[in-house]
Amino acid sequence: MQVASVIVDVAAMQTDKEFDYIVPEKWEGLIQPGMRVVVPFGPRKIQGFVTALKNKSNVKRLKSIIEPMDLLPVLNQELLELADWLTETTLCFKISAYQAMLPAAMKAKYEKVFQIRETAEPMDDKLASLFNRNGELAWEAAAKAGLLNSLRQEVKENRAELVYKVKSRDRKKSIRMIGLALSDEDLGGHLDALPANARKQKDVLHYLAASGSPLLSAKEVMEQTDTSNSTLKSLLEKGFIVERYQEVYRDPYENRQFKKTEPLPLTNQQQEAIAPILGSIEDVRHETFLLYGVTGSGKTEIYLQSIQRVLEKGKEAIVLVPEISLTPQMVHRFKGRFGDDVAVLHSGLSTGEKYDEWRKIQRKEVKVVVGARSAVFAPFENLGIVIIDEEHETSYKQEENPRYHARETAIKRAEFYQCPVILGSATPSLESFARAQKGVYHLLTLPNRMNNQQLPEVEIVDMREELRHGNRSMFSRALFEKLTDRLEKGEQTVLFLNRRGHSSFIMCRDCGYVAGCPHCDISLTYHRHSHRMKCHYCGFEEPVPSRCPECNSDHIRYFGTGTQKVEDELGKLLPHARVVRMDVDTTSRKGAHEKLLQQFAEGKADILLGTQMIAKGLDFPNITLVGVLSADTMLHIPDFRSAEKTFQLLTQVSGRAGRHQLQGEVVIQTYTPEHYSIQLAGKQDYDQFYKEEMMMRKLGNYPPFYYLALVTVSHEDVMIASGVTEKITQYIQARLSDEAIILGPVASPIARINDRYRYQCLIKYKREPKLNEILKTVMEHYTKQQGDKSLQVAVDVNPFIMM
DNA sequence: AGCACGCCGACT
DNA sequence: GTCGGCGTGCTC
Repeated sequence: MQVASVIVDVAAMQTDKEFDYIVPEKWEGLIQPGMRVVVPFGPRKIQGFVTALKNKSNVKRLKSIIEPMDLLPVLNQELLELADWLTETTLCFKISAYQAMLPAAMKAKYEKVFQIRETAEPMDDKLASLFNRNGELAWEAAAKAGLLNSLRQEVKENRAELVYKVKSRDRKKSIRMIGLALSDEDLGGHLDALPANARKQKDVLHYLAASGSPLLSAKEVMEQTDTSNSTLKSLLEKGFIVERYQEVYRDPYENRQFKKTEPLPLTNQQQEAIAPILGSIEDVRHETFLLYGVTGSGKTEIYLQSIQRVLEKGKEAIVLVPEISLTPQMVHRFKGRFGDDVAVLHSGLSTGEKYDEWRKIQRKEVKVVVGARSAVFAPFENLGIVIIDEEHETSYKQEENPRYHARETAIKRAEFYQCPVILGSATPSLESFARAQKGVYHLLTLPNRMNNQQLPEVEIVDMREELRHGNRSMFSRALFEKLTDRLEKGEQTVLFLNRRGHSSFIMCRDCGYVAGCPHCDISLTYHRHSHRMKCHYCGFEEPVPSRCPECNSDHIRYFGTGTQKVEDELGKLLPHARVVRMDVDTTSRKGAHEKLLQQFAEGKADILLGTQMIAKGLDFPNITLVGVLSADTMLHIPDFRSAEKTFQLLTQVSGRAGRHQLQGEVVIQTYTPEHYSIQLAGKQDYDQFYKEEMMMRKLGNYPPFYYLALVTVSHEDVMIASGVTEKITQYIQARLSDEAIILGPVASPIARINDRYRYQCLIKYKREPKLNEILKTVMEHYTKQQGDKSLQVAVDVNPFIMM
């Protein structure tokens, strides 16, 4: 007897373990570890993942697997083991780890349906009429109609049954193909056999015969011969033609042409940088490289040529980019060099498109994957390199379970395959640069821009000074002057603003009342489209009050500056300027992002105005001015990384200017010009920033000097939330070494979300081998024993967001 | 997470 | 008497 260990699709602490099932004899040899199966679980039917096969079990009453959902494993042995590692390091459920590795289309959908029993005596007509043609009635529909009781009775009396269905959404797309069922010699005779008025049918047969190919798309044949499906149907019935369904991939880049590119000659500094990488590929040796190169120093060419070498070895490559729809130029470069060998995985694709790209990888039809964070799980089996571009980006950390970091995951996989990892950045994260300094990573440096272009000249403008001179506009005099100058010269400008919407919040000028969310401790954000205020955390929204709810004054004012407001302002000040605005609101539609960029690239706009998303990857020759409207918005958020993020962002945005022949200029507007992150971003001095920031981190006992773990407790009742956090803090404190620093319990920076109070405890530590075990115990204790449904305890190991 | 089972309050 | 509330415990 063969027994399969199965992880079931129930994300809960109590079910986060292997359940044993008998493998039915007919499927012995077929069912393998890494396959999805349908299993009975209590009264239901659910999806599960086979993790192992064995020949006996300690469980007395075993049930059998109902059916396999795959013909081949969807997770190979390496990925199964990687999931174990993910589970242990991020403290997530195993099922969550598996699901993170697979495209969303493979997540099971469940349906509960009442079915009429054919064999039994007919049920009441009125009730029976509610069932559909197939004799089915959805459980949910029945519940809505208040029929559950009568249906329960029907089930009891065997006139109906309740059926649990497991559906996979991994639909393949196929197209209908038709072809001649006859040989050429036979054709003549058969044509004669057709009645004289069957003109259309003859046309089709002639067309098929003339084409010479065994199968043609039915759609195409109908179009070309001007016939309809009924013609094909009669031919099929007569057996003159055959039809086949052929799987096709949904190709999001189908109609795009990619110009083939050849490897470019490398500069001396590029050659020096690439040599150790090629060495590591050659020796089949794992090593992590930190490729530190200023913007425009030619990192991408190094990626491309490293991949080239990997492909020559018959191996595969993964390239991670922050959020790929944001950098269509990047996709173009990879598709241009490696053509059809490239699959692309990013959030802009539909579920079906992602699934198809994933299958291309699984079926080994591609060798290179370019994608966002989750592409790190691409099911390659002969991985030769992993490249993480813009290594410092925080989007590489997933903020929901499993809370993994793509960088650590990539390194883990690369260790398994003994292949290199390249982390590329112009502004490496402090963690990575510190590791490079310690020799954990191999540091490679590209200090100069290609062709030795100058870095842009940066001017830092003190906005307080502007105010003192009576300038209350959002543009400093310097920026405005340069902006008009560019308009005259016909050169392009990028304006960067780190905030979306119109104004960030609404305040009464008389009493200082700020509109806040009634369910969360955060102010509401004003959206001009709808003229409403929205909460970005729980989705609450309400119209803008015309009078202050506190003091009844009508001096309601919008504070903060959003992209919409800047656009309006530009329209007033420079009515002739053509502005393209890019933010979440204008790019949410599919393909909108590329369209807007295209518009700008073709010179149909003078000014590109946008948020974060324009900071990366833009490379247009005509941009000679970059304006940062308010550099400090990020600086004041309560996060130990805020200075680092500010520096990185400013450096990145500045890098957009003057990448080609024309010299670039940057204007940074700020209310805190003396801050080191702004000063050093202005000088583009990463090395100095690294030194200063490392000092701050050392003083604050923050990474990279300490590791962090964050426990967040939430409950409807403040007292319970704080009380439980207090207990947890004590429990942890008692079990860690003296070296560990424990902060808490304190209220979270956002003390309430969705009417739940939030408390947290932050653990700073250097080496605590027992920590994960302790945290696991805490989670187990508070999910099981308390039984308080409202209590939530979440653990984030190496958190990036402290909220 | 679901779902059944089971044990108490208010009703046709 | 029964319907239905949700506390408790299990799912191979």
